[in-house]
Amino acid sequence: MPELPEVERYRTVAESALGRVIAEVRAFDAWYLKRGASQRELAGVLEGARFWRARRTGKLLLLDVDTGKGARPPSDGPVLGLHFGMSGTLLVDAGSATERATEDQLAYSSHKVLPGWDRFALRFEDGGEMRVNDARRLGGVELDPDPRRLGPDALGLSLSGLRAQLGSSSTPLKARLMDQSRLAGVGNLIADEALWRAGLDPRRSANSLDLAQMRKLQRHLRKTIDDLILRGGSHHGDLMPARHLDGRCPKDGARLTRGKVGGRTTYWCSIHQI
DNA sequence: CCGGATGTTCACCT
DNA sequence: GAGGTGAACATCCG
Repeated sequence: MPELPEVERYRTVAESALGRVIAEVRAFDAWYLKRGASQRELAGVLEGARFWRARRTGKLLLLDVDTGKGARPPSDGPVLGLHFGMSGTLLVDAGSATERATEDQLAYSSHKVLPGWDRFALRFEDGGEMRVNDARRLGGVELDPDPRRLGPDALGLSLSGLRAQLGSSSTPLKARLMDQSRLAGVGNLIADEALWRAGLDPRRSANSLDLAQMRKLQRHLRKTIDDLILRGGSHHGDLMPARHLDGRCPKDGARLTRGKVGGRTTYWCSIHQI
């Protein structure tokens, strides 16, 4: 599921966990703990502590920890990083009214949640819990993720910011947009949608845009992400219904082209995306 | 049965 | 170093 819009939703879900004392770390799946994090280490940091802020950079959810010792928020406390891969979901307070409401909002989700797919959970002293459920195990949990790994968040990126991140590379434009170290949060669906809206061929060089095209891309990228957050997910784009063989461009009715760009299946309109 | 799927990382090429 | 490819992860869907 997760591209930026989904993780932004998970961020709001995580806000319902703020301020609650963590009683127990449950790492069901050691493989899910990344970058050397261990159950023991996580328990040492988190048990007895609480989250005081939920942030997001790109597709990475960041939970700032208040250990109650020394370091007052904001700043210099530990940070729990959650990433969700393609099939991860964040749930808070399973079975409660809160979660039922959340799951209603998540009705678009085609992903099932099965108990056997719980990879990581925190139990709170109040009896509630937060858990990451992930069928394919492509997500993960880490402590103090390195912020330099990700470029600036795609949401709200300025024109000059976009130009800087596209740089002088001759890499295909779409591949550059999806490079998380350059621009954080754009995945396969958002990239196709934004390029389709902006009328740009995903294969053209990232460095080949003139100022007008750059401006157009920046505007459409921002609007696309805004729209998809409002519509409830990255697969609610206007291009989405046409993403199949024999699909037709919703703008001009032309047959869409399907190919691989940046290693991912890509759909584009050969008429108006130039 | 086979291929592909919203993501990331890594080994291995060119 | 820059890019590209394919594999791996585990499950569902057409």
